[in-house]
Amino acid sequence: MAMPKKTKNTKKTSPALQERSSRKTIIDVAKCAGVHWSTVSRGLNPEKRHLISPEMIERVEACAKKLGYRANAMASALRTQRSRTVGVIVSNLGDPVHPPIVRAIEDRFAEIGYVTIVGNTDNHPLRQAALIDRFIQQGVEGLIVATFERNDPGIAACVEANIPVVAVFRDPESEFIPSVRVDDAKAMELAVHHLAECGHRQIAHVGGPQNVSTGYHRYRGFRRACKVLAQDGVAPTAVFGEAFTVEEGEFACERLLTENPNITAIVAGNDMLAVGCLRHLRNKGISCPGNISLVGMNDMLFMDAIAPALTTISTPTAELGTQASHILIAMIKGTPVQNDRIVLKPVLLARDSVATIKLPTKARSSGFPDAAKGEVRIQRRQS
Amino acid sequence: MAMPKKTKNTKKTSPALQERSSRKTIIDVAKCAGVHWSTVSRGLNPEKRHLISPEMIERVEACAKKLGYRANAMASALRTQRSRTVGVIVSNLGDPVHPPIVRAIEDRFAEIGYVTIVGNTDNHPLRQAALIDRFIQQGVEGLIVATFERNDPGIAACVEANIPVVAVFRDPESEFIPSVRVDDAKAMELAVHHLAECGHRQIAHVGGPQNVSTGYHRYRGFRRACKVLAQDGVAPTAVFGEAFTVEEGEFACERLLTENPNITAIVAGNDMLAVGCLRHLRNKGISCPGNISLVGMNDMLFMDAIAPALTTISTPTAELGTQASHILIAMIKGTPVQNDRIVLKPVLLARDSVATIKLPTKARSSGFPDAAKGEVRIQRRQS
DNA sequence: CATTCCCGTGCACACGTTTGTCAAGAAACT
DNA sequence: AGTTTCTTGACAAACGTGTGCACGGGAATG
Repeated sequence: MAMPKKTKNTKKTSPALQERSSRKTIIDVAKCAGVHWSTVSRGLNPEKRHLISPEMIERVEACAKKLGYRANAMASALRTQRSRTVGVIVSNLGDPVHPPIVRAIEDRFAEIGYVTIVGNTDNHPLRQAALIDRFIQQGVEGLIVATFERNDPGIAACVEANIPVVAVFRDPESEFIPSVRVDDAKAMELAVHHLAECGHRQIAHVGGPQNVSTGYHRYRGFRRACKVLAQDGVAPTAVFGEAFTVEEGEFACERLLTENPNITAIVAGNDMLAVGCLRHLRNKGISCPGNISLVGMNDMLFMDAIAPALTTISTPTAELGTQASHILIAMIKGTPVQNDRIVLKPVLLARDSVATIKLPTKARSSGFPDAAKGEVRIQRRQS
Repeated sequence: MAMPKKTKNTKKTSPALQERSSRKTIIDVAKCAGVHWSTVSRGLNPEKRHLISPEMIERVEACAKKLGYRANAMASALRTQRSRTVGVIVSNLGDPVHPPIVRAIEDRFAEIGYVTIVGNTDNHPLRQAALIDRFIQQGVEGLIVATFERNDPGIAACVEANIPVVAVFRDPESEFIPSVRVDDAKAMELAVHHLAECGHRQIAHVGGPQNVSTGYHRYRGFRRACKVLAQDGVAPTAVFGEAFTVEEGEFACERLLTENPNITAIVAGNDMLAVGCLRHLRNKGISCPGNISLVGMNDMLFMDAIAPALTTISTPTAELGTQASHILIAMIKGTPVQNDRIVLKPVLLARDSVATIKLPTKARSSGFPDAAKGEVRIQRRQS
């Protein structure tokens, strides 16, 4: 019998109401200053402060500080219909791609006095829908969503509720909402060209789910790059994981190698899948990059410290969050946004997981476009 | 001149008010169902639903669904003084220790219909104070804080505001608030004993800031363990970083090795510092574990994938978040909490960053306590 | 001195909900 | 039939703040 001991004495009638009674209101401040509370309201509000005489402002502020007055954000929000709150929805905070994005968003909104509420969907459409619903109910002024699938029905719910939304990371390719993403296709092209320049011809893709833009465009970029290089003998192969996880990468890599034992390089859909590939290769005693080269994507934390240091495509995650925040802030303010379809440029970080293959000179011929300035950066380990 | 184009037509008078006018209220539902709005309120509230006839409930719910009614959480919160909101404060979401904690908290509170707001302090006391203030103002029903220093003055602000707080990860050792942490001292003892069993005698500590419980207790645990083993010739040394970062680990390791070139093993204050040590060792061409062994702490993501796979002490981060949530939920409900000082057990994960040193047999003598069951787990890499 | 104007302050209503109270009606009992 | 009990729904008062409007007084002007 887990019977509450002390709570029994609090009367049945709305315990919360008297519990919080210590909190000072605008009326307490007014009483202290000997003025009407509307004067206090104006004196404490920077936008209306000019209506009040300076000495009155000082008196009000002194009383407010003395009483430890804190404005009740709920009451204010109810009155003004502005909650100073934004929502961020990710699939899983435990995935290292997301925290930097959320962090950047929180920073941007903290600067303008907004608080950030977060939610995880684990890629369940129902959880996403429930989350959006809950956040709107909570009164968020805007939403930044990193989980939209292509043509996601959740978007309709948001525009119907007339609430600003911007998609980040994954681009639902909806005409109704802005988006901020990295050029996923371009990223895979960088990877394929890099491998081709290193002499690889049998290149495979370990991709992610195709129902989200990241997985889809990375695969398309991979195919496009392979097609461009087809004359040089580059032949594409692809397998897909059900999710962007280490485990799925491991399984997918196993399937890939049993069906195509002759490939020399893998372009993974992201670093999680790449780490999965690495794990499978290690388990099978296959050397990377000795036998098989590997390229990841996103440059998650510590990808330069794993063995071998992973060659990967850097995604400016913090910048994604910042740009998305800028757009959302503009939407909330009602300012027209100039560019509501932002695509950031990926950069290839050449580290240790790609080996160079010697080719007969005749095969080294044709037109691999020189990597454009800034698109490739060498980060070989010194040792 | 970035002049708004479309917003100009919305009258100057409180644009927000009419913008959101599409949102349905309880009154709309009442009108639709042809009843008084108080009836709607009760019909939609599970706790008061028994006061209303079943067919009336059905009618109300049908209208609510037809109109797409969503309760206004701000109005509800204002009336009931319960915002269904909790705040989580961490130093930096970008630090891989924190996301699993936040994730677990969000999960627990989502289950009971609460939303979670997050904030980062970057270890600035002022930012922490501002954040706590802002969150209280926002009306959070409770706070979970991972940034409290020992005897943190921020605690006073919370108890003064009469708002439930629980400390997680870092324990401020305050009598006023509950805390959930891992046994940091014990963790370091495990590390030292493990190294001693492997034959190490010149063991050093690369610690973190001593003003937070984690850094402090880990250092104390390290010293205690060394003292116990002093008869066997274990001699402690220690240097400290200014923060738990890779860079600080690198600098600290450099200082350590210039002053004490004869040490054979390092116990790092956490994995970040350990990775920093690793980086310095690599830059200096010192082999790990060949020349120097290394133990980290927390078992952050990918610590098993770096080179060498890091022997470290596992911290059950998700469990920390879950336990803290349980306590906070109990406090919010007014249920007495049975155990408000939870200390979880760390486990040593033996991987590849610790080498075994051959000792003259006479030195292998005395009483290294056998590792208690479950405290040490072997995770050697197979290759 | 009378009039106009402006600045600072007070008043009262509204934001959307929850909930104690109460009246009206039905059912049950004496 | 009269009285009590119970059910059901309506009423209105908050919760704490923002803001349009009105009013009063002092300064400026004719």
